[in-house]
Amino acid sequence: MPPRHARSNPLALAVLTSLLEKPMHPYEVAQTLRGRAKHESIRLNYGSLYGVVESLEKRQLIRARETVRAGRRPERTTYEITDTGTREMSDWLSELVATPTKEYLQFEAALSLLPALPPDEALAGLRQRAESLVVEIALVDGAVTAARLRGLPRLFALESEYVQALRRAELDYVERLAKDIESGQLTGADQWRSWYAPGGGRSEIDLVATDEICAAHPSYPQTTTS
Amino acid sequence: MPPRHARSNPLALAVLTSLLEKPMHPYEVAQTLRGRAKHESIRLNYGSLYGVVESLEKRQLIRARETVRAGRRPERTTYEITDTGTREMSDWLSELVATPTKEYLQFEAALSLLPALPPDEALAGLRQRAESLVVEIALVDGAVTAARLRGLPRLFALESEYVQALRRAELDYVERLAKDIESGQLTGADQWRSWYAPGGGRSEIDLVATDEICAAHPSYPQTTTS
DNA sequence: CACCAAATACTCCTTGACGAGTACCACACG
DNA sequence: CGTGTGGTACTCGTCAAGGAGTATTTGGTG
Repeated sequence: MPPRHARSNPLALAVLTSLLEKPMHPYEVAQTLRGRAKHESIRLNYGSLYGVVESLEKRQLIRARETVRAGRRPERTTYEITDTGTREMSDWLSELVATPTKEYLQFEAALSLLPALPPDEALAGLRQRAESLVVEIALVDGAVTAARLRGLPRLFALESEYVQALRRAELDYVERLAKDIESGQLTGADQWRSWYAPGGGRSEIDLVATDEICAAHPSYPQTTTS
Repeated sequence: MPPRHARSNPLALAVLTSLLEKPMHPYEVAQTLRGRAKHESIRLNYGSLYGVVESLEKRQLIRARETVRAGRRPERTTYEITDTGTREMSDWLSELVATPTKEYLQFEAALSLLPALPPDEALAGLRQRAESLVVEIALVDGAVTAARLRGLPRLFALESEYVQALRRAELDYVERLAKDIESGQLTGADQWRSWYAPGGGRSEIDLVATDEICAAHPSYPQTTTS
C-alpha cells in the first residue's frame, strides 16, 4: 500500500529508470536525464531531485550504496535500485501508459473564461496563437528530422512526435474557432458581442441563466479516484 | 512589476472574472465556478481558494468590501474587483489565449521512458489506453450534445470541444504507434526487443550511445523565459 | 601564473497546493 | 422532539516544488 500521492511526480519514475541502467549519485542522474533531453518532457531541477531521491529511499525503492569523497569535493552518495523499486517502476510506467489522466491545461482554462474578453480581443489572441503554433510546429519538426538524420532511432523521439500531434490538433482547433467567431457561426456569439457593445451594459442575467445548464457538463470518470 | 509567478495559478484568474460580474465572498465564487463546471478545466479546492484570494488582495487586484456576520455563522468577507484587477485580468487572459505554454503531460513522460518497459507490455498498455480513450471521447461527446440540446450555447462549451480535439489526436497517435511497434515499423524496436530477449542482457552501450544525439533535441523557445 | 568563467554536487528557504477538519445551521424523518 | 444528513463558510497543518545560494574544482586565457 504505497501512498497514492507517491505516484504524482514523474521525476521519481525517471530516477528509477535511470538507476535501472546502473547505480549513480543524484547529480549524475540529472546529467544523464539532461543528456537525453528528458527535461523537455519531465520537470527536473536540483531542488526537487534530492527530495525525490530521499523519498524513494524512504520507500525502499532505492538504496544508498556508498558515500565517496573525491578530493575535497562534497561527498557523493551513490544509489542503486532495489527489487521492489524495479517492480514499482514497471507497474507505475505501465499504468502511466495504459490509463489517460485528466490534465489541467492553461489554454483549456483560457477557453473556459473566454467570454470575459471582448470578442475582438479574443479573436486577435486566437490568431496570434495560431501563428505561434505554426512556428513552433515547424521548429520542432526541423529538430526532430535533424536528430533522425543524425541517427537517433524513432524510439527515442516518441514524446516529441506525440506533442507535435497534439499541437497540430490544437492549431486546427484554434483556426476553426477563429473562423467560427468571425463568421458568426458560434452559437452565443451574438449575446457575447452585445455585452461589450457600446452602451450595452453587461446584463448578468444571460450568464447566470446558463448556470444550471452548464452543470450538465461532462462528469466523466475521474482517473484520480481510481 | 507584478511578480511573474503571480500568473501561475489560473484559479486567481477565474476569481477575477467572477468578481467582474458582481462582488462576492470566496465561497460564493466557488459555488459560481462549480455551478458553471469551471472546476473541470481549472483546479479548484477550498484549500487553495482562500490563499489565492488573500494574495489577490495583497496585490490590490481585489478589495474587501464588507464583513458580514449573518446569524451566528462564521463571518463572510465580500470582495470586489479593482480597476487594476480588471486590467490585470484582461491582460492575463489575453496572454493565456495568445501564447502557447509548455505543459508537462503525464503521457509525454511515459512515452519518453517507454524503452524501460518490455515491448510487449508497452504494446499492451497502449492498446488499453486506446480503448479508454474511445470510451472517454464517447462519454464527453454525449454530455456535450446533451448540454447543447438543453440550450447551452456553444460559447460555453469551448473547453470541452478543445479537450475533445486533443483526445482524438491522442487516440489517433496511440493507435498508429501501436501498429508501428507491432509491425516492426518503429526504428529502434529491434534493439528494444533484444534488450528484453531471454538471455540478452541489456547492453547499456546502446542507450549511452544515443546520449549525444538526444542532446540535439528540440530546444524550442521557452515560453517561461519570455 | 593570476584570474575568471563554468562545471560539480549539493543545501536551504520560501511559497504555495491540498486534504482534512471544524463549527454552525436548516431541514427532513421517524 | 431527538437525530441525522447535507449544506455553509471557512481554517489549519503538512508536505512538496522550485529558485536561489554555496563552496569547491577544473579549464582556459591574457
